[in-house]
Amino acid sequence: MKGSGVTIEPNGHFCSDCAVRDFAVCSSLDPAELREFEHLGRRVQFSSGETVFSEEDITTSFYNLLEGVMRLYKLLPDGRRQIVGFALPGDFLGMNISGRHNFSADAIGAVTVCQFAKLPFGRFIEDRPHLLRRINELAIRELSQARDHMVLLGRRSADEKIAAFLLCWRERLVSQKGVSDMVPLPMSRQDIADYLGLTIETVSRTFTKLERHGAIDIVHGGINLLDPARVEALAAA
Amino acid sequence: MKGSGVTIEPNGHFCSDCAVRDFAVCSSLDPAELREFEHLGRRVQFSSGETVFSEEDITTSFYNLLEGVMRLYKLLPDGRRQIVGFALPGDFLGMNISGRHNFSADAIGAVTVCQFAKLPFGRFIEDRPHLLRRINELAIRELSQARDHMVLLGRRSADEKIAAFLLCWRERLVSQKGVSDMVPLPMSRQDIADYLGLTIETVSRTFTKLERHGAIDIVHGGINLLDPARVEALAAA
DNA sequence: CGTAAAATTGATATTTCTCAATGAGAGTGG
DNA sequence: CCACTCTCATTGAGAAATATCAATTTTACG
Repeated sequence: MKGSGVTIEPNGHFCSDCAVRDFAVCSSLDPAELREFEHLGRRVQFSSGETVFSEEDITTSFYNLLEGVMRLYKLLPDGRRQIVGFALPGDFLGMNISGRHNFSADAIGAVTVCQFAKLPFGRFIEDRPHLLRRINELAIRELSQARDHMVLLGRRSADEKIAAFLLCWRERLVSQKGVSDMVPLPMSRQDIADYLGLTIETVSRTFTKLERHGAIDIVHGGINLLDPARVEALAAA
Repeated sequence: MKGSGVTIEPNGHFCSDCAVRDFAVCSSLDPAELREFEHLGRRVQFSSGETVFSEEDITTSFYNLLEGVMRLYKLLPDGRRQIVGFALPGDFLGMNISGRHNFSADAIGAVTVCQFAKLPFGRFIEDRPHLLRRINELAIRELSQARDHMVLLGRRSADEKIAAFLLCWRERLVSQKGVSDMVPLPMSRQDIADYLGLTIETVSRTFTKLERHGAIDIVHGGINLLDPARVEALAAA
């Protein structure tokens, strides 16, 4: 589903009371800078399934995810899909070298982003090394996550992939919703399969298996970790 | 094999005639900066199989690879290994958020690195945003490569993995040795297997299959691409 | 409610792995 | 210089994991 998103009326939105203010890329800006920065971004909403940008599109904007979840993925010519990550509020998207996006991004459920036109954003960074440093920090963190995910994709069994995914996703949600054994899974089974390098059937069977073994409870819209220690053991570190 | 490497006598080495001067991280420095920079790095050699740094080690240095090839990898507790990349001259290693390396790095054959102590290097960057920008550029490029590799690991068959690997490795060597259908493979079959998420037997069998089909020729220390177009077709984009 | 999409489950097929044996090349010491 | 040994690579046979195909079941949504 390709849609262009809906720009929200600009009034009434201030960076200073933005939900992701403290951990997004803009956390490196001081109040004065923030007021200037405010004019660069505009809030745009996307509804479930809409594509925010596509691989190979020329990059015209960067995006700061404010609300919701996005799937970031690459397609092979024959349609096989690999989800390279899920984005959560505070994630910064769109950096690249080639001038083109190197993956596609869809909204999973309703999404709000703060969109920055590439050129003014680039100019703003120009003489603000602390912002650049912050962007670099985020890139390096992502790189580390990407490497962890390579280990999962290349060297873990289906059971381990599922267990590790549940724990890792739970961990990422801590900063959003606090610690909990209830792990909401807004993405579809197919999304999970394409993230873990499995088929939808294997994902489903593995969830069922974990449930039968009493490690988890499959609930509407997510998973309840009945025995987190057991799931951790299954994840093999 | 863990070894500490051998520092070469500092005389006689100038950044200005460094082999990787034009495409490494230091390409962003002007001649005056370069003279200052020169004092920060020291050349260190490692012999085949030596470990330059290990995952979870506290990061005390950054490394600029000058000569040779390195394997970058992560281990699971039970010994399974995933190679997350091969480093070539000009690659910059050691950036991280946590203060610890997030992968290990071994020399494949003899290796020379330019080693920078973390603190002085950090101070040098401090007021040189162009160097930071260059580092950021390298990180973003690596991130893009990492995502491509996720697609390979998660969604490609053994045949496609091998074909894609040969082409991708050849492509990376272009900047070192120019275009050629002869693709040197300094790493072992086990390394290739651990990079592609396969076993050594599958790698071996797949090479043999490609050779029987006339697509490649297995030669000592590498592969000869007899029919590059065919290999490209096998790689499925 | 009724229809479509998503998820689950089962039966079977295929790929890749595992285990085991053999072969080839590099370095060593007699 | 040659046998020896060690490591690495190749090959084969059988096993295991996961994919594929097909049928339900469940959930979502108009």
